[in-house]
Parts: sequence; C-alpha cells; structure tokens
Amino acid sequence: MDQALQAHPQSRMPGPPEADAPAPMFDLIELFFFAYRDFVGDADRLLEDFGFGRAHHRVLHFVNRQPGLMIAELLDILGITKQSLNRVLKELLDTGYVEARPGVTDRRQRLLFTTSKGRRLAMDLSDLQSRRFERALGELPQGAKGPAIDFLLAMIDPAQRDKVASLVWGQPYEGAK
Amino acid sequence: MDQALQAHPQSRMPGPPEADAPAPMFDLIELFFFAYRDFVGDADRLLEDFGFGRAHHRVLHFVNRQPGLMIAELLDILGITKQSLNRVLKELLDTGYVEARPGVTDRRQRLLFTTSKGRRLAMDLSDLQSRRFERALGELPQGAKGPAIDFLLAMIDPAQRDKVASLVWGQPYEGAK
DNA sequence: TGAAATATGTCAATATGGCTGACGTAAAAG
DNA sequence: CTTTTACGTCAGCCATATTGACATATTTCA
Repeated sequence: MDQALQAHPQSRMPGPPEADAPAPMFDLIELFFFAYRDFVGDADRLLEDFGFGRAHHRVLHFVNRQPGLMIAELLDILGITKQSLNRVLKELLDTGYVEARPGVTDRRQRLLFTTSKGRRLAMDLSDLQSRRFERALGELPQGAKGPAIDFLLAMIDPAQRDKVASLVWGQPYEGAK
Repeated sequence: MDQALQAHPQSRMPGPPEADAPAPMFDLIELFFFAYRDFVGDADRLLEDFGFGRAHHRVLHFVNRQPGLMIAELLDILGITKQSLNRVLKELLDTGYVEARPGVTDRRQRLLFTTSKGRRLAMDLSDLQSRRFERALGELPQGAKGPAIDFLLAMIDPAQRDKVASLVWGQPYEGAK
C-alpha cells in the first residue's frame, strides 16, 4: 500500500561524484519551516475573528511596539511598498485599531499609534505567540532561552543585525542575559 | 528630527492594572520573524531566476526528499488544497523539474519524482539554506546544533510532532545526536 | 523667495498563492 | 456491480504583494 513511503534516500548523495559537498541540513530546514508555520498559525486564527490577515498583524505589531512610528520607517521594517501598506493600514485606521497623528516638528509625517483597542489586540496576539515560546522553552533544559535568541539572531543577515537588534532591544545586542 | 524614534515603551505595561501578566517575549517573536524572512529570502532570490516562487520550492523540496511521494501525501504535508497544488505542480511537470509515474500496485496514483534537473535545483536550494545554518552555527558555541533542533521541534504543535519527525528523520525523534 | 527634495497618498494594472464548490474520470475495493 | 478512492479541472473569489505614474503638502536649501 505504501511503497511510496520509502526510507529517506538523502543519506545517499544522488548523481555523479561531486567530491564531498557537505550534506544539506534537511532537518533544520524542515523544522524551521514547520515551526514557523505553527508559530504564525496561532495568530492567524485569532486575526480571522477580526477580519484581519498577517499583513495587518505585522503593521499592528510594530506600531504597537514603536508608538509614533513614521510611515517610512514602517515601510523599511516591513520591506514592502507603500501601496501594499496603504490598503492594510487604511483598514486598521478605519476600524480604529491604529491612529495617525501629524508630526509635531514635521507636519508631513503621519505618526502611527495603536488605540487602546489596537493595543489590546496587539497584546493578545503577542501573548498567544509568547505562550508558544513558553511552552517550547518549558520542554527544554533550563536556560534554553538565551541560546534560542542567539541562534535566531545568528540566522539573520549580518548586515541587518544591528537594525534588527535596535528594533528589538532599542540597542545593539549584548549577548544572552 | 526623530522624536518618532523614542525608547521602546513596552517595558511599561500600558493600561489599567492587570495584575502581573507575564511580559510578552517580543524579542523571540521578532527575531523569529526576521530570521525566517532571511532564511526564505535566500531561496526566493534563486527561484526567481527560474520563474518559480515559494510554492514551487516547497513542492520541489518535499518531492526531492521523498521520491515516489503521492499527490495526497504531498497535499497533507503542505496543508493546501489540490487546486492550489495543481497549478504549481503542473508548472514543475511541464518544465521538467518533476515527473509523475503511475503507481505500480495502484495505477490511480501519480508518484512524484524529481528529474535530474529538479534534483540539482532542489539541492542548490537546500545548500543555500544549509549555508545559512552553517554560518549561524559557526558563530555560536560548539554543539549549538542540537539545541537549535530541539528548540525548533519544541515550537511545533505537539500533536504534529510525530508526523514532522518521521518526515524529517524517517522515524520519531530520539533527541540530539 | 523660489526651486528642489521629502513624506505621503492614490489610481491602475499585474502576479502569486491561497481558497471553495462543483463536476468528471479511471481504477480499486467491497 | 456499486461504491469509494485518487486525482484532474473549470470557474470564481480573496489576500498580499508588485511596478509605474501622478498628486499634494511641507520642509529645506541655494
């Protein structure tokens, strides 16, 4: 019935002799894929109740994290175009999860803030995802959080690491606490 | 000029006193987001040269990993509908990266295999992503791979873990080697 | 002051990757 | 011989992203 489910053949390198290329790390590749999928799945389910998608989540999250964020900064963080952002942001503004206030020193800017409603949703989403991390870390030996942070940080493009670190901690990373 | 870039305010919990809810793990949440983005970015860039997207990548990857995979099994792994798969799979078949052979014992089945061209592309993609893992692990203390695997596995829904483990290792997980 | 750069908004067209529902067909299983 | 299974396909819809072009207000600078 399942001759289709054979033993995994990747232990044998197929094809002609290519010297000894390091074997691909299929385990990490696939685990990263599935772990991330479950990670975002938590939030996806909650967001559905509000008629929002992942795009809304990302906007809401970073606005909540950095109140007073400018449009241009948000675009830079998300790495999308303003046209893409606009539809999503508009919906968050229209439904009252995010509000925009003109900049004080520069009135061209629209500084973004979460409303109390938006803050609550953003927190609910973060709590959901934090609970997954808590569960996962709880299954691991004591002190697994530092190494996990180090691992994830090391996976990020070195060139982007400072930017990310200052976004995450408000300053360059100083090592596991 | 940048009163918009204030110190991060999340250290103070906003709103009324909600007792002491555990603080959200913003660091892990955001690092996971950025790490995954860079991780898939590597492959995305290579895939563009072939006119493929992430959907093609996933199909090619799992077919390469489990030669002789049935359509239904692939759908189960990817968690998408057959209609979604079909367009992508068709393109991989038409362009000769994947081939389908009727099942031997059950001729309704279409068993999927990568062609030599497909195997090469799949390996190139896996190598790219493996190189990122190698670089990352190289920046960490010796023996960081085991904990990384354990962390990612722990992040996966417990109910799905056996399925994932048997997909990744061909058997239930036995702990870091 | 007047021109240029900046921050943002908007219209239009397009691509990709998902979805649901309905229907068809060949082969296997009872 | 009927039902179930494995798969394909048509049609339409949605979400998220893209590029390009153009508009508008505001700030900056020569």
